[in-house]
Amino acid sequence: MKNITWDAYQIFLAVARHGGLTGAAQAHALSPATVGRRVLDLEQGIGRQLFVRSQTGYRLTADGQALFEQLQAMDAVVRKVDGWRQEAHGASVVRLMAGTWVTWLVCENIQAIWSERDGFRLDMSVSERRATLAHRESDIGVRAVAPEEPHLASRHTGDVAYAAYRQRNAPAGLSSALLAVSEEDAISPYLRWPHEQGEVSIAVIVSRPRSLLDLARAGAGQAVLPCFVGDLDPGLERVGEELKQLRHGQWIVTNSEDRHRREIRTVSERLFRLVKSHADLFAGKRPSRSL
Amino acid sequence: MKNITWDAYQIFLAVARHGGLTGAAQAHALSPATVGRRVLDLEQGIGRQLFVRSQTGYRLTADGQALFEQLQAMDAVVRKVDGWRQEAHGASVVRLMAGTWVTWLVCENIQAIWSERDGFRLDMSVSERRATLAHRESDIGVRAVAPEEPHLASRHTGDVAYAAYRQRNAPAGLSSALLAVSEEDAISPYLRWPHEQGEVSIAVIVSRPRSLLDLARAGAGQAVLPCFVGDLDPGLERVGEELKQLRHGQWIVTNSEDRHRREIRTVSERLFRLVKSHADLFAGKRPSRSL
DNA sequence: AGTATGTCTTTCATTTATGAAAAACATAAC
DNA sequence: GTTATGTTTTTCATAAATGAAAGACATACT
Repeated sequence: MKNITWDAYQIFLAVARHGGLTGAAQAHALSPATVGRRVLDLEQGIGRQLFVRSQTGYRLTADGQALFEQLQAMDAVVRKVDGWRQEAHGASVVRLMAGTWVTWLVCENIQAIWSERDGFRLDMSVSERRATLAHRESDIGVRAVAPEEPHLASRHTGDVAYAAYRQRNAPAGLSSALLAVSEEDAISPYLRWPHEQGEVSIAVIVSRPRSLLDLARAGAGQAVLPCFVGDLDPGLERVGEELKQLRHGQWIVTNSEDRHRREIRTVSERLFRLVKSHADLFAGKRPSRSL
Repeated sequence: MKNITWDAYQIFLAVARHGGLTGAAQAHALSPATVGRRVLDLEQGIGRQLFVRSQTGYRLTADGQALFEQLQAMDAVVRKVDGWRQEAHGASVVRLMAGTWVTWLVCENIQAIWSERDGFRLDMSVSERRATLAHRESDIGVRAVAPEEPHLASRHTGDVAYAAYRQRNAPAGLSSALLAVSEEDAISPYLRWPHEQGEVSIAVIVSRPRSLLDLARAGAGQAVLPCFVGDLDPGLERVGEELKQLRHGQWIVTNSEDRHRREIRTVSERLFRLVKSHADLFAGKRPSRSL
């Protein structure tokens, strides 16, 4: 019986979990080619077929399923060891500051930003006003303006577009009134906009922008939202065209002192990739509603 | 936190077990150079020193010990998977876990438990503590207490008695000091007993109970041993009567999931008969010295 | 029907890991 | 003391594993 190295099991588990080579490869910072070869070697070593291959991915055979279940226990041990490892590291924290909607996007895609395996905690906080990275209150910020401060490093992620949204297939005669955030909380231009449309009445006023989404979905009226939020929500539809005057750029900003810290680089890079992968949605190009 | 590949743990385990690079390297068909580098990488990745290096070998640090113990469970899973792998080749594995002395008895009477004609392999491992039986993943265990776990089936085999033994016909004035296992390894009551006899001095301390027998036979002092061990050894004789406070029952335990497997039933039954046939010896009734 | 997207697989240059041998070093034996 | 043995560590040429890119092939979308 051939000797099988343990990382073969590790890779097998990843493929089984992700249902394919590409996902598993990304998760382990390997190429699909390598993962495919390793799985092949494992099957060869065990002498049974573990997966049925198709163009759409890998699916477990009965034998594969049996192995998969046994290896769960192995993974559990590793998770426990990971916990033990973190004890020493003093469990560092990465503080991420962003607006309501980027925070929302991150929460919806948290697995793309952070996993339990990471050796750090994620501390997300919402701030509508310009993120105050200056005083090192957060490690990574998302901003609507390019930073002038010399000690801040930034990466441009593209544009953010806005439009008005209302409940999809709303009954005729549904309120066309606007939903708004109270004037003293309306700092960003898109939140001030409803207050500047003199002739249209404002139906409901809330203190948190997040509530606008819930209200619009419930049919309370029209809300101005970033397109990547509105277009992603199957319960909403646009009213009119993009509000071009609200469009702005977006930057991911890090304090250049701490930028070298590995976990900060990691989160920053993942965040960048996440936003980039939604770039079209951010820019208001019409929806592909796959989240 | 760096990602650590599982084979790093595998290599760590090998080094810890063999106490050095060369042994571990041979066991895994690697070169000492490679093993050394991998261990270095692992320590780097974990951020703690795992071994103290010397020209004579590698010894675990406290951190290393902690990791070592956690990884035992990982190794257990692999052994189980190995068993599963062999099923394909027709040859399955029966894993038997028992204490030092039952294991010894089985080894002395291996032909009563297993022969080459049997279509399975026997995987025996020694464990003094009871708790490990649960996650060490063995098929058959021998315990000193009746299991409470509902998924374990058990058969009572009788009582086990203990007494002190020394070299037979020892020269007068031979050391009457006690032989003991180091206190941190002394889990079972009979191993703790020497440490609890305040007035008598302990002559030699070893880490493995098995060594007690060799020491006593060599005339190093008195050792507390199960009667079925001491009475069976022609080179030993009892000192005093049975130590009644150490007497306990004994159960053969099988996981009720796998209990139906034929080879497990077979081994379990043979083991039961073997122990039963030595029942008088186990119980401390005076020796019939036929092995 | 045709296009686009996402997957796996293959190929080949490159990077990485590895082993053999020598060196350095303790310990044990004499 | 001195030698011998067994260990770890270093060095460097070699072998093995890897990734990037291109190809092949289904599936989903328009």
